[in-house]
Amino acid sequence: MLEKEYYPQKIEKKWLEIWDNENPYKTPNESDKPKFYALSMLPYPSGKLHMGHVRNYTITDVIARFKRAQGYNVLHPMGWDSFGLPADNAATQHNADPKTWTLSNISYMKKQLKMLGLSVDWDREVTTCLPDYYKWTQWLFLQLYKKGLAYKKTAPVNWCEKCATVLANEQVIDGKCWRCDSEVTKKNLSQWFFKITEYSDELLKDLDLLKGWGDNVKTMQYNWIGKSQGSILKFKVKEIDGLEIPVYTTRADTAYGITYLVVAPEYKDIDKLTTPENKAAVEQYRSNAKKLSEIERLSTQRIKTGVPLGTHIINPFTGRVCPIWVADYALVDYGTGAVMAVPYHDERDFDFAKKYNLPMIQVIDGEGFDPNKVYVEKGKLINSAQFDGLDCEEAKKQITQYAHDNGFGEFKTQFRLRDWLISRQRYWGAPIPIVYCPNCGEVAVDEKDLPVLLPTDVDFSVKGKSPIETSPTFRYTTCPKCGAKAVRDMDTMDTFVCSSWYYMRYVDPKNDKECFNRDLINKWLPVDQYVGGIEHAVLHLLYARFFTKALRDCGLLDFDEPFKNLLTQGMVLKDGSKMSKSKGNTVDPDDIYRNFGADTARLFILSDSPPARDFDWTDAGVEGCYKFILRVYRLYSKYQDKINLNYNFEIDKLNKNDEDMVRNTHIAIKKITNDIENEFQFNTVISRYRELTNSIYEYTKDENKINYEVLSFSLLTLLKLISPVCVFMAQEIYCELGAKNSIHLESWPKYDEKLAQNSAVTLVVQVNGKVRDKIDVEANLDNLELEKIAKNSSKVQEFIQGKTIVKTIVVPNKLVNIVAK
RNA sequence: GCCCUGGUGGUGGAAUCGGUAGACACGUCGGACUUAAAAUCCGGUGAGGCUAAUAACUUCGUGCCAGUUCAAGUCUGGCCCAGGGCACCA
Repeated sequence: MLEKEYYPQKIEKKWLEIWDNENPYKTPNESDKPKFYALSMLPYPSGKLHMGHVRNYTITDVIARFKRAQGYNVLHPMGWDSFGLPADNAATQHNADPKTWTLSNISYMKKQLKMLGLSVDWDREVTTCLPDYYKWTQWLFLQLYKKGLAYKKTAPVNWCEKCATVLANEQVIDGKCWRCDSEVTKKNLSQWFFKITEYSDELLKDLDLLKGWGDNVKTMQYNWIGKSQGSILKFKVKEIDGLEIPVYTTRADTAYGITYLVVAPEYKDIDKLTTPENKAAVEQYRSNAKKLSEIERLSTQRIKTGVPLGTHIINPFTGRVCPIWVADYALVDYGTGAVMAVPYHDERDFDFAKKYNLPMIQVIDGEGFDPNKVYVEKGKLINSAQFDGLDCEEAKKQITQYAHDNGFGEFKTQFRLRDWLISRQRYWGAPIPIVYCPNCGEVAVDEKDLPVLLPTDVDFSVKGKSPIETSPTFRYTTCPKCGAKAVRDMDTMDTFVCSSWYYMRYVDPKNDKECFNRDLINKWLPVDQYVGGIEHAVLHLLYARFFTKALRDCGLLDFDEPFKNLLTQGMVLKDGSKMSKSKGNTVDPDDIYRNFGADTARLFILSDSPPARDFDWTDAGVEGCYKFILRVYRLYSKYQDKINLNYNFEIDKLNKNDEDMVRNTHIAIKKITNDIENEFQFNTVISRYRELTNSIYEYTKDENKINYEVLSFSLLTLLKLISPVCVFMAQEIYCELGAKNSIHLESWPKYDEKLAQNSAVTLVVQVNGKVRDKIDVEANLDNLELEKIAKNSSKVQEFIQGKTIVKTIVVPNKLVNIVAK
């Protein structure tokens, strides 16, 4: 029996216990059904769930339930991205053990996730910080290492003082650390990199294959990879025989306008290029440049500085002798680290030339050229010998070709993307499985010796170095090759390495022989629907794509892209601004569960905005959803004795009132199904729930007119339609109505196209495009009849009086427009 | 500067193909029920004009300006604003 009023807390508790024991969403790897892989970005176990999590996991869960009802074998797993800095910090601050801290957070958050009613197969749970997972992270590192995709080099790297570790380029946002927001400086260190640049072209090209990704994410990756087509031109140094300076340029067409050359302060040949007279000034300039942080370098954007080296290059096109300068507007790690300067046709060169009184030569002519201003537009070449008169684009080709033919140039494609720096000077991560042997040098740990376990005998209270270095046991080992005494690499891997392949482990999470079974991974992947935050557009989503391609080339899998469809959900705001602890406008999911139940939380978080847009959390909105749930429930508790699970009626024998109820139900099925299939518009789905509920209330207004077979059909259909969202209430009602199965295992309702429309429609009658009358007519009348009805309208008559009808447009079931002059 | 996304009532938002702009809610106003309140149920609610307040009628209205069309929130061109990304990238 259903109680008169609904008590979500009581009912949700009951079903949670049952589901906890049964794991009803256990997914078999073998099935006759087609597969569907629904994936949420796995959470970092920070301590408590926040509303962003609730939104993310609710969206994926509803998709998973919908697909399950449509007959798919749905994989909907969950795991923990559980290595990472906050655990290290917690350990340092409270002298706690990062593992204990992390695992206790996981256990609390797992409980919160379960309370949300997710249809997750918990038997496939993956925890990246446990040895049975990071063993395979290390193993995959070794595969990339063997393939030459992991390498160590000394380079100026991004350093965050507060986090006491290096950062990947993707983790530096506006010159600041992505995690703690403090300033990033450069440090020269020997570090491990993954050769993501090897895949620059493919990562860029395959964006086109990702039809199920939003343009925003694709453009961000496109910009980040930053492909540019240009030329390398080489310049002989006048003073030093045999020394050449290559430059990268996208404006080879302006080669005749070069008046000086600029090299970056870190340029490799800079010492050779500096004459004794200029040495002091150059040294001074370089050491100043070194001190600048990324932010300062950005802030000096408009005031360009530099000093001459005293040497010159000869422009091979013109024979002109041009001075070489050092200036920090040239970047050492882009192109060749040297830039040819054409002041009239490049803004930066123009500013610099003006400041230091360097000569300018105009080589492009076009409308609006002003000798006092920079001219970056395209035009026709002048002062360029045999290339005069050419268009810029054609000139680029011909000039580069000419340089090529004469041995001082070539075409060159350049990318902005840099290799992925993966070493971290932190404890709580997967140790890098490499040892250093005095005889053999850098040696990979033998695969059979994996995992390289994190040491536990460490001191977290030390400052200024990684706690891992305090372990008396970890450092020393023997060389896998020669058996000599060797030392381990003391760094751990960036957590983004762990999260680059977790979605692969879900297909085979308990496999202790291999990281995943090849047949299983080819069967389940790519992920059919991935859901997560936009903040990972160039971090996780780029790394995961790289990993997939790299593992494919290691022969571990046979697909090119990991995520077929991507839904990036918007942020959860509170009263118009981002939820944050400092603002004190956070909402605790526990409070919502306690006061309204998880169904209300799920319903509300889907209701007010489409998934991709930001969502504003309001207390009034939550209450509105709670009231709606109670309103729905009351219908079932009122009519529970009348509801027939095996309802039966013949549509032809129904009266109009009953037929309309049936039609409204079919319309709801159709619209809800379409709304979910079309971009997951859950906000309109929920509107349809309300519309159908309202129309059932309307139908039951007069008790004497109710056909209980029809009512049963409508109520049972509504229940199934609402079940992916209000999972507990739907289950409770269906069970109490006497159904044997769980409603979550029932199939999705089907609609009849003929019944999924109203029996009567409102015909809009326009005269000259303005609405003049609205007439209720039977559906599906033919055009001639509609035209006749329209012309008979007295209001229409008024407007066409004394005019001639030029044309009549009829849109079936909708509108007639009479054009009269 | 370049790129992406968006701009619709007091608010969140809706509107397959170009075809009733504002679905469904929130808020608000009113009514029923109640001794009263809460809850619930029912109804009004884009702006202006005309009316006596209503009904009826009518004009305007989807960031701005043009255009295409019988018909534009939707298509085309130009602009403005907001959010996000990239940026001394040669």
